[in-house]
Parts: sequence; C-alpha cells; structure tokens
Amino acid sequence: MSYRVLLVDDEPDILEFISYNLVKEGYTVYTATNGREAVAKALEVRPHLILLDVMMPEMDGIETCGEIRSHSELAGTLIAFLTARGEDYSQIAGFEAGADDYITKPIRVKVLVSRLKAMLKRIEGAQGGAQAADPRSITIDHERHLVIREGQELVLPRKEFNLLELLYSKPQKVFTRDEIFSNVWGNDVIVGDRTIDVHIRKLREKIGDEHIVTVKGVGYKYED
Amino acid sequence: MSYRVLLVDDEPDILEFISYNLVKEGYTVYTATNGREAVAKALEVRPHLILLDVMMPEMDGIETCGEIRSHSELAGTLIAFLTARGEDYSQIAGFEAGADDYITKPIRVKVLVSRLKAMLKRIEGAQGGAQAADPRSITIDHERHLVIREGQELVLPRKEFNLLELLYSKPQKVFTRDEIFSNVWGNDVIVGDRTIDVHIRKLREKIGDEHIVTVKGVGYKYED
DNA sequence: TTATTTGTTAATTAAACGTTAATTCGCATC
DNA sequence: GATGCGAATTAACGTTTAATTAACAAATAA
Repeated sequence: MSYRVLLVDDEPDILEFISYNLVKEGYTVYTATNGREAVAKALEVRPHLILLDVMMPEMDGIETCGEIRSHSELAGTLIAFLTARGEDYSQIAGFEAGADDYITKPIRVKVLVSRLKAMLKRIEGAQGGAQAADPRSITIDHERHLVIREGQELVLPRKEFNLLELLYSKPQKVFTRDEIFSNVWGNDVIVGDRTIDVHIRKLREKIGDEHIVTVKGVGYKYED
Repeated sequence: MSYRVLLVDDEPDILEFISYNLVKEGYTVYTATNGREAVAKALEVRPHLILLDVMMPEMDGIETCGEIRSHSELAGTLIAFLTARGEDYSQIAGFEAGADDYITKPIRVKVLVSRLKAMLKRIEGAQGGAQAADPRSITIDHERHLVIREGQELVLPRKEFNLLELLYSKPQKVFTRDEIFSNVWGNDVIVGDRTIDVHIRKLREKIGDEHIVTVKGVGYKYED
C-alpha cells in the first residue's frame, strides 16, 4: 500500500512540481489550494501526511494546521510545513501549532522525499498498522533459521542466510567486501570476487532489491 | 534556530521515547548509547545541552560528564543527569561533577521539557546567543559512508569521500598536494596534476564551495 | 606582463559491479 | 562407488559508475 500525501499550496506550479515528484516516488498524492479545501480533503482521504504551505491567502498554514489538529479523526496525521527560507518565525510557530516537520523552499526533491520518508517511518512503528504502516519489511528468525518477509517464511541457503544476517545486524552500516568475507567465509578461505556478487544477487531476488544497497568501491548495506 | 540536545542512554527504548518527544518539541536531537560515543558526538555536534543517564555500563554518567567538562571546546554546554528515583544522591555526586540539573525517572514529558526550557533560557541570556558554537555544517558518518549536509545525506564516491575525510580530519590545516596524494592515493600510485583539482571540484559541487579553500602554491584546506 | 598554478569541462580509460550460465563441491541416497 | 541434487563457486561477458587525462580558460604571484 502506498502512503497518501495531501499537498496544500495556493501556487498551482508548486503543487504540480511536488506532486509530480511524489507520485514518481510511489506516493498517492491529493491536492488542495487553500486551507478550507485542505481540511475537507483531509477528512475525506485521511492522508498519512499533509504537506502544508505556510503562506496562503485567507487561511494560512498555521491556521489550517490548527484546524486539522482539532479534528480527532485526523489524530496521528503527520503535518509538515513548507515555507520560504527566511520565514524563520514560522518554524517556532509551526511546531507550536503541531507540525511534525518543517521544509524550506526552494525545494530540493531529494531532501523533501527523504524527510517525508523519515517522518512516515515514525508512524510505521507508532500506529502499528492502524491506518498507515507497511509492515516491518523483513525479520530474521535465527532459531528457526528463517527469514520472514511480508508474513511469508523464506528458507535461505546457509551462505545467503549468513550474509543477510551480517548486513541485517547493522542496518545502514556499509560492510566492506573484506568484512563480508571474513565474517561469512572466514579469513582462510579464498574465493573469487564474483562470489559475493552472486550471493547478493540471490538475496536480492528473495528479499527484494530495495533492501540491499551497493556502495560502489566500498561495500554493501542493508536498508529497511 | 532550534536547540541541539544530545541524549545519552544505554536503553534504546528510553532513547527513542525521549527523542520522539523532544523532536516533537522542536529540538534537534542527537543520541549516543555510551559515554565514549557521547563525548565524540558532543565534539562533533556541539550540543547546547546534554541529557545524560547516570547508570550506564562501562563509562557511567559521572565519568562521562567529567570527560565532557575537560574539553574546553565544550565549555558552556549544559549537562543534565537522568536518574532513577531513589538512587543515592550522595553516590551520584552529579552536581559535584558539573551537572546543571538533575532529572528523575520515570520521566514525565512535560516536566522534562519545562526543565530543559528553563535551563536553555539561562544560556540564552548569559551568552547572548553566542553560546555553544555552531555544529559543523557538515558531518561525516564513516560507518554508513555518508556525508550529512543540512540534514541531507550525500553519497560520495570513494576517492571523493577519502579526500573529504582527510581535509575534514583537521579543519583549517592546509594539506599540500603531496600530503593529499600520499594519503588518498598512496605513495606508489602516480596520477596527473589535475586529478586532485577535479576531485576537489566535485567535492565543492556537493558539499558547497565555501568549505574547501585553495591556498595557492600550497594546497587545500577544509573550513566549516 | 608573463610564468605558474589552479579551475573547468568533456572525453577517455579504468574499475567495480551485475548477470547468466556453466562448473564444482558436499552430501545424501541408491 | 555411482548418481542426483541443491548450494556454492567460477567464468565470461555486459553494464555502470568512477577516476583520470587532456585541453584549454582563468586567476594569481612575481
């Protein structure tokens, strides 16, 4: 299931720009061009996250935020403010009003997306799947020597399992090839270069490409 | 600008709980799970305030506090102790060690936040905003092989990463081309003159021109 | 100015990694 | 001790990305 994001800005250009990029990232995007519309739409589509421009005619972002927060049906909805750099005061006011994050224009797509991801990750744990949340993507059952992915039990061959175990032991940490060799194969075994690649490939096939990231010239790491 | 708080506790759950709440309050939160990590992180991010669990394995809070106080760069950093109610005060000797406040678990979020606010208010007046130096505008995460700039994670190719690592290791020090060559390329590799320039250029592109300064006829240096 | 050093861009070369299929290994079974 | 079989490894080649060079522009110190 993809996350629903409600985008609120009075500038159609910005709306389109952000929308385009978020859709490309796999989000389901809804839009509104003013505060009232935003509240209505939020009640309708129950977005996981609302991206709210601070500066809007009539009902500004802060006010809209307050409005949204006053609806208990929307509790747990993340709100992030969009604002031009320099509107510093709004940061304070924004958090006060109940914002979860604060993003400055001009918008760098990558920054935006990574911030959204970080926010959404939070609710993943917090709400236990109530309305948002992808399930924790994979877990390892060491005892039964199983990998569980989307509720499904996978049996991995020994080397693949050990490799995954290692990477998974420290998500985000980049393991060099040497580290991988000495941990999975042992220091005295000499195997060719492609051996790791092939195992990585098989792992990716089974647990999903997105989880194992190559850092060229350095090594590999596991990501959720 | 939001205040930077460094949270130190060996319990991930507590770390997450407090962190979540402080972030919600608008603080920028950094974490560490032991004393050594805490000191390193403190030097890196220059927090306004450090929230330190007293009971930790290996290097306890008191010891960590002493360590921090011994770094003159961290003068003016506020330190608050976290401790379970009932722990023997005399044993703790927290204030002795240079603590600014003392907060007992179980933690009530509102209490915690108001105490932090009160403490931070003190430095606001006292140092007129010139308090704890700004953190480095970029940080290097060796483990994840990432450079973080304005909250944004950058992935650098190996040579660029190594080059930045070197310059960053001693900000302000001018590294000669020879030093750079022998450290980043090794003594036996021979590459052309422009190679460094090109890498410098790419680095500048990614982390911002202002950080890498040319000292003509001598070399390059990193500045914050 | 002029020589020297550095900056910039694009083109080239080199490394690292991905992929597939074929081969070898270890081990259980006949 | 032959055979079957999945796992592990190697081999060969393709692809991608990084590193280097080359050629020239710009800046700077003598």
